[in-house]
Amino acid sequence: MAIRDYKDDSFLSLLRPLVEAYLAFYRVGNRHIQSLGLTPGQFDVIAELEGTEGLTCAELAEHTLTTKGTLTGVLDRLELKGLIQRGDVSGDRRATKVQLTPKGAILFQQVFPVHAEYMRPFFAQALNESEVQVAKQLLRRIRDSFNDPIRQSSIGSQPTEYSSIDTSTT
Amino acid sequence: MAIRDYKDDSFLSLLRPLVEAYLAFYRVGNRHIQSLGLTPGQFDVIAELEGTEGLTCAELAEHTLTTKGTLTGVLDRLELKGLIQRGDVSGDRRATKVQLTPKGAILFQQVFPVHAEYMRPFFAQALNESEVQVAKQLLRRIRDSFNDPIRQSSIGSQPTEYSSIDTSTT
DNA sequence: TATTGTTATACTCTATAACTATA
DNA sequence: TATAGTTATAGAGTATAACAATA
Repeated sequence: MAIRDYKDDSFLSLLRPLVEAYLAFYRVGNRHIQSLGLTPGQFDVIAELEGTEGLTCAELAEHTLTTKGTLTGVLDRLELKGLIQRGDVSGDRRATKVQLTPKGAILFQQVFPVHAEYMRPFFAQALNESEVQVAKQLLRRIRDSFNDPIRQSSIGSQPTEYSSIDTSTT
Repeated sequence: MAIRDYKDDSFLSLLRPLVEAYLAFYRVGNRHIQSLGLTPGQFDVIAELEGTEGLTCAELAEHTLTTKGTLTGVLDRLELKGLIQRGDVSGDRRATKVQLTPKGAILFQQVFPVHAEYMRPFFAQALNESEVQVAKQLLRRIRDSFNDPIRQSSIGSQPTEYSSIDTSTT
């Protein structure tokens, strides 16, 4: 498998701008979320729950891209803060339904618009209306391409020519 | 400050596609980096050091968006793996110059093209050449807007109408 | 047997602040 | 006094695997 000169590869040259745009955005937004006493992971869970009747842990784990084990800890902390509650699922006694409490719902409804309003000028300064439409479309295609499970499995099955290099500690 | 209906705000509707595109990309790339025995933070440091004569800890911390304290731990682990080395800076005996070892340089030179080649089809599947050029330009403008320190300080100085909600544990 | 969620372990990152050795 | 890097601490996310209850 011949490896091209990646510096001249127009597709790969998109990698850095994508990372940089996201990280610049993330850094600003994260600072704001932290000032609310939440972590990004906790905010994610609340945002996913908002507008639903409740989700199971399995559904939440899938949406927030974490494992069940990690999620348990995040939910514990949110429950301690009184922002979510765990309940039964009728029909499956193994499952747990996670819902926002009234306090959690109010928090999101107050916080998200403020957060959105906080972020808006950054986007408005960067792009005009029609450019936003273009950007959205292109970003969605990038997302869909990386979320395509067929491509992932076929590409992912060619590992490690570099495995001659040992990065382990011992 | 009147808060618009954010669901109809075309600027804010860009927020979700940006996050989703990045996360989809990140998830795929991260899985690949992990298979090399590195964490994202460690890979970042190596990528920053590549092609330099060495950077100080302060420079590295700035580039990788972490604090000095966090960086020390990351560097310790990379040093254990023999991928970086710490040396003196002539002229300032407080400072430390961090460099890739030959092993680290070889790792990057082997790993990055493979990593890039691994990622390329995902982008190529999503966009054609001219769309890539457009996307790059728009993403750079988003990045620059969020990195603009003037805007950040003026915007950031309007905090917490939502601070009536207490998210603390005790 | 398979699935749901929790628990346990071990590691990494994070923010913050105190500390040292220089400057 | 200020800066460069380390150390210390406490919290939070991560991957993995074992586990109990249920399906």
